Amino acid sequence: MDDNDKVDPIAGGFSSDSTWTFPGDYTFFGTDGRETAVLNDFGWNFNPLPPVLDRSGSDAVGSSASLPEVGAGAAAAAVAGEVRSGSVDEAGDVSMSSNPVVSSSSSEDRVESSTAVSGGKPPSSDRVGKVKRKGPKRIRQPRFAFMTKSEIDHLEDGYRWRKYGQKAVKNSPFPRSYYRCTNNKCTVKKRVERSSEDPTTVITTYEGQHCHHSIGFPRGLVPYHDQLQGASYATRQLPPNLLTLMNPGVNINNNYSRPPFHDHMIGSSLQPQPSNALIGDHHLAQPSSSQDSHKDQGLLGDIVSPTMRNQ
DNA sequence: CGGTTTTGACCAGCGC
DNA sequence: GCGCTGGTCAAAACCG
Ligand SMILES: [Zn+2]
Repeated sequence: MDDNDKVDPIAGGFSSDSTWTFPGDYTFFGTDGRETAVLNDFGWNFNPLPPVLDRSGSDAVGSSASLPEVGAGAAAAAVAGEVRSGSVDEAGDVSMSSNPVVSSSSSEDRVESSTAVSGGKPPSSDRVGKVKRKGPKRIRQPRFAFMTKSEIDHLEDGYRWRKYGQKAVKNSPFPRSYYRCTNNKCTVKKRVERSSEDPTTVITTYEGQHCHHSIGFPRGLVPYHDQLQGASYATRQLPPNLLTLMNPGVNINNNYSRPPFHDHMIGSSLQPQPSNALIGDHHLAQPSSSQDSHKDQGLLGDIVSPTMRNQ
């Protein structure tokens, strides 16, 4: 009933400015490609050409599979927008910021210590007792949040999503939508919500990696935008050696997937596991310049500053 | 007719 | 121990 009725202590969160900071210590390493690695690990290939893949021990998602690394993602990102520096914390948090011009950093994090593990339907008499409580606990995969400036809540990223829930966010008049990949075997989930202070900013949080190639996508930062109108991108994806997937034994040759860069990406963040309560989605934002000439229509745009957290 | 969205209810973790 | 919040499911409604 009353979801956003009462403001909780987290009030300082989003309502501070348009900038966010990281709670822990992050290591800045400029565009070394770490953030890219994370992106790649996530399945977002900014760069189709992987000349640099020499990551042996993937430490990104230490779950049960080695993530592939494409490397060079930063470059692509830079091309797409202006990714400049990235920060990674010991836990593996990677954050990228592009413009230091940000107004200031307000320490904030999305409080998400809770693990959202299960919680769906109860076998009660009313509801068909069908609670598929599969494992005792659900493993939360790293989350990758993208901040995009768009009026559209649902940005097309080339994948088909099915909305499975919507909840009101505390502190925000805007509700949060929960989407899940329509693929049967794909467990990727997506959360879309609007910033409470900046209704123009949409925060899309991806969780998990797709085990299948995306189907067609708008137009975004494709390195070879010369011919990506038809199925070119599909053909020119990255070599099979960089794509691996998070599933053991499953090797996808091409997973050209990219985040939903719509008009203007402000920031993104990736979170691996919530060990502490300070882990949440941190997004860096701040456009500085920018003339938004194009309007948001669901396509890739300029990335301002992506942030990711990965363990 | 199928798929998707909508909406309410419910669960599990965490806080207090 | 209770309450809160976030997260999920499932039935119905909606749409093509
Ligand atoms: Zn998928």
